[in-house]
Amino acid sequence: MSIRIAVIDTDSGFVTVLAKRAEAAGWSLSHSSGPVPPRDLVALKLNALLIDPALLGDEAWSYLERVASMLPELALVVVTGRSTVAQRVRGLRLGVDDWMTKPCHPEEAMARVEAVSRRHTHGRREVESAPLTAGELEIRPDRFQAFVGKEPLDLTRREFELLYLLAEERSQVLEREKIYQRVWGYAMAHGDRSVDVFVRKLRQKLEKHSPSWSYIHTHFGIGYRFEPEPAGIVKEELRPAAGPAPLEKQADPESQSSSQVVHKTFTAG
Amino acid sequence: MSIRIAVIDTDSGFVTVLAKRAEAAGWSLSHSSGPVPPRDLVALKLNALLIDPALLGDEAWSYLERVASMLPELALVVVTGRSTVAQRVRGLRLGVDDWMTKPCHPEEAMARVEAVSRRHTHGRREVESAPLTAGELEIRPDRFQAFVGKEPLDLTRREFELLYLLAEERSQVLEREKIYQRVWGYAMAHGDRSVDVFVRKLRQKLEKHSPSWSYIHTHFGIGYRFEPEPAGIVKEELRPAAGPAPLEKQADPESQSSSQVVHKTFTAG
DNA sequence: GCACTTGTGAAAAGGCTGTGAACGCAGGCG
DNA sequence: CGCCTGCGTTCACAGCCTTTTCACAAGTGC
Repeated sequence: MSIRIAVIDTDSGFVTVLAKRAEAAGWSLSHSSGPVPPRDLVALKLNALLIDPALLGDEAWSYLERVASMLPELALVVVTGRSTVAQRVRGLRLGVDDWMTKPCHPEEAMARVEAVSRRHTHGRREVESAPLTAGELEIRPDRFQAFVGKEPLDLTRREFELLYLLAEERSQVLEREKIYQRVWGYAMAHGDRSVDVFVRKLRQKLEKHSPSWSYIHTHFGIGYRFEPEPAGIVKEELRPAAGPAPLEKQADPESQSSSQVVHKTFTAG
Repeated sequence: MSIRIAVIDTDSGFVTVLAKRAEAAGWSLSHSSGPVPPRDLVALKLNALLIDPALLGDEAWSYLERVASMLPELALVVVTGRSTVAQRVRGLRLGVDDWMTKPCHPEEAMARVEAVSRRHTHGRREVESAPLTAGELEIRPDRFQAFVGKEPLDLTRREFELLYLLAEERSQVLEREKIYQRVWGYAMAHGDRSVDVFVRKLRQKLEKHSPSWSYIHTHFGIGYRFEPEPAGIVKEELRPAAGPAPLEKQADPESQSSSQVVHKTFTAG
């Protein structure tokens, strides 16, 4: 499995030598002599970013901070000339993952990038191809699709990834920010409603194919939780009058007619 | 959230200085002058392990490799004297996460340990997900909710956070200002009664689901204290007449009827 | 008894989510 | 080349839930 890195540096000697080794190792390397907007970095799907903050001038710290906060999953490595302990500490605390001093041996740079990106992918995608089952649902990563019986839900890529993430963390409450971070790959902007919109789309498709189950539960002020539950398990207290509801009727399709679906909201839970 | 580290090194000067800073930062640090079997490391539940391989002699590489492969979730940091590029590369490829050269500033060592362990916990489950138990109560941060048996208390986000804070500091008296500061995140305005109101809501929900226990105690003029206590341990002096209350009746739902709940108040000491 | 603190219920304010629809962008197709 | 279609994003708004605020009752300490 190869590593994708980008180098932001004006030191052509260093870059050239590194590029040579990177190619030999089968890595993909892109290079820039000036700052790259974090948004564009997303598209590159990098494992690591090497950067010499010297060329950023006054913007250096803020740029590093921006990159680190927007792309927490990206390994951020500084390679620069002389620096003080205070600078290194500041950088590392800010989100930089490793700080190397030039001149530095390209092989060591490679090894450090490996070490830093190893941590990443470690916990991540590995068991990914295992299908999940939840209620009537079967989620198959190999098809990027979910099924009820043999009927596909016709999920788009994002819809699938959201559903898969939620299902993977079954019965955990996931905060919107975390969800966004893990599905979209970068930090959620304040006021972004994308997660909500996709949850709605998912719920529509789930409801359509598996109307007697509810899967995604809202936790007000926090986020969402995935938990397949047969519909109709409404608490007795909330029922009009009747004594303890007879267990014989488990689901009550009538009460949840097609016209209006009500999603039970869990407070803070 | 504090970090747990262990240092394997014979350089007492370095260890001492580091231990001092670690303590100041609220980290927990254990120290050894010789190799520690990987098995024992597991029990320490470390975030990171600092090690000077010099003291391991010929065993150094194999030991590092063993630790790295047996505890892939542990951040492994080498801090040692002079080394060659080849050694550093070998170590990093072997599973070492960072390699520092002595003499090295303890602050930088701390920052590097932080950086390395940040990567870890990042993708992995947050440390804060450890559930708390108190009386009949189970507080589960992963669900932002508290349970009695399997019944959720239906706490809102703030209610949960307040309860969690109190429970975390069990049997400590917390001042209103401190509580507000930690739950709301900013300083409490003079005359703000929010904390009181939320305590009432919590007490209502606790009372409803776990009527035979009392959890939140008022300290007049100060604040609140969390301490699960079985109900019915009312001081004899306060009882009308009867001698020592027979233990047979632990709770007396009638005397604490729904209309009026009495909270015992502790006076400022 | 007086000054102050805390408990309580309810109203007001504020914020969050569900929802439908418009917008922009890209790829496919005529 | 332009149109169409599918997808992701953004917006506005309604409705509901939560939080804050307020006034008053009850309790505490001097």
